[in-house]
Amino acid sequence: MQNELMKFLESYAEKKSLFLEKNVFHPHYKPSALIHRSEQIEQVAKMLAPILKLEKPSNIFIYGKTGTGKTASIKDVTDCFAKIAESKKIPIKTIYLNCKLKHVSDTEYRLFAQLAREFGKTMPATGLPTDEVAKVFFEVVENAGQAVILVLDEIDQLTKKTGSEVLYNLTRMNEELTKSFVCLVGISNDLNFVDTLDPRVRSSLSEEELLFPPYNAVQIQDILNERAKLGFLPDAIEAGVVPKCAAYAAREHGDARRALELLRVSGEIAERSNSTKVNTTHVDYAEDKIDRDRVLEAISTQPKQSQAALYSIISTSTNKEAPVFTGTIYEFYKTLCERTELRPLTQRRLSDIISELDMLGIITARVISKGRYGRTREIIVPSTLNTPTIKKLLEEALNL
DNA sequence: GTCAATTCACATGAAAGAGACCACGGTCTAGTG
DNA sequence: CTAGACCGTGGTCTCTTTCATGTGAATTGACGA
Repeated sequence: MQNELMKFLESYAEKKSLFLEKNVFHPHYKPSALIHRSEQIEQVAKMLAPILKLEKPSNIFIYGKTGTGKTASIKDVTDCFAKIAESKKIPIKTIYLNCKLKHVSDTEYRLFAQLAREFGKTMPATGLPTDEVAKVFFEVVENAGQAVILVLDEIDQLTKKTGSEVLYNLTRMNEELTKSFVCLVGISNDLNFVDTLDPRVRSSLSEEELLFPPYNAVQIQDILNERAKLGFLPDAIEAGVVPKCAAYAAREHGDARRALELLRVSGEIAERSNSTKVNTTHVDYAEDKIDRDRVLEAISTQPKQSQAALYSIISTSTNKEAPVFTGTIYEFYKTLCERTELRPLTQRRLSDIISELDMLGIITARVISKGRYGRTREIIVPSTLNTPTIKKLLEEALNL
């Protein structure tokens, strides 16, 4: 055994990597030119163009599914503007914020605090009243006397947590600013997001709208080929690989990010299995592996209570495919808490946790009515889930 | 047999609490000259 | 006299609890044929 491992490692060390540059597959890697997005980039640039004359452009709202190049395109545009602004000495400042980042910008307070920090103010993580922080930000913008492009990525996450008041405050800002102005660029994955907004906010936030359509399989292939050229050694991938990755990704709403991940993992698997080329079976393995890893990752990063809940679900639903119900799970969960000295939560909370687990896609839960016998959630553990592994993982996490 | 009322077992919402953070201003304390 | 330690108050933020209300269809039971 030891010997075999040694041999493997030796040959591994000798063998040349299939990769040339792995970074090009990273989701944040920025290629020199975005393909199949020039039209959108041009539109955004035109919409923002007035800012170069220090006139306030319309606020822009951009939406499209994940992995359709929204963020990359915007960054591309703002980079260009930054360059021009620098060379022509136009006072433009671009701020990019992802509203989903925990503990950075996922609440109104944190958003304003973070924005103020962008202007070099030191802001405490908590402790000040929210309107105070907002005021600090207003003042600092006003005094800076600059045109500000404020890009809020995943803006739907922000309003989902805090309500649309934040956006209302932001859109109203310009009325109070005299020496500066702020141009908002909102980016959302949720196509219906605008409809859920307060009408006041909606009209001012989406003065201009832009839809990023999903890539089709051919476009994804182009993107993959482009990156593969940079990332893999020449001839490292077989002919069918790229189309297959593209097909997988296109099937799932044209997510380029996912296609790239698939290609990278395929490469890693090929490398690990000591083959000299990436072939289509590697892609199949990769697809499978990504799914499983994602689930395991999601589970292990869950808080203890959610893990306990999931453990209860898996333990209760021993006979495969047979649904379990909230009540049963709660009973099991209570005894589990006794064993693990975990403070038992109320059923109300457990119910929420279960639906969170459903959102994560780990389990399938839907509300059904059993007529006379009440209404409950029917929970099914998907057969694709690797229950033994997960159970072991959870037992470890919960010290069972 | 038909149909509305009933009933179950939770789901779902809203509000409020607990406890961990943190800033700020006032008071106390010990070290300094 | 002053810097720093130490409070108390008031703020945010997350996770929960409490209380209240909602809900969909199997079941029941009254009613009529």
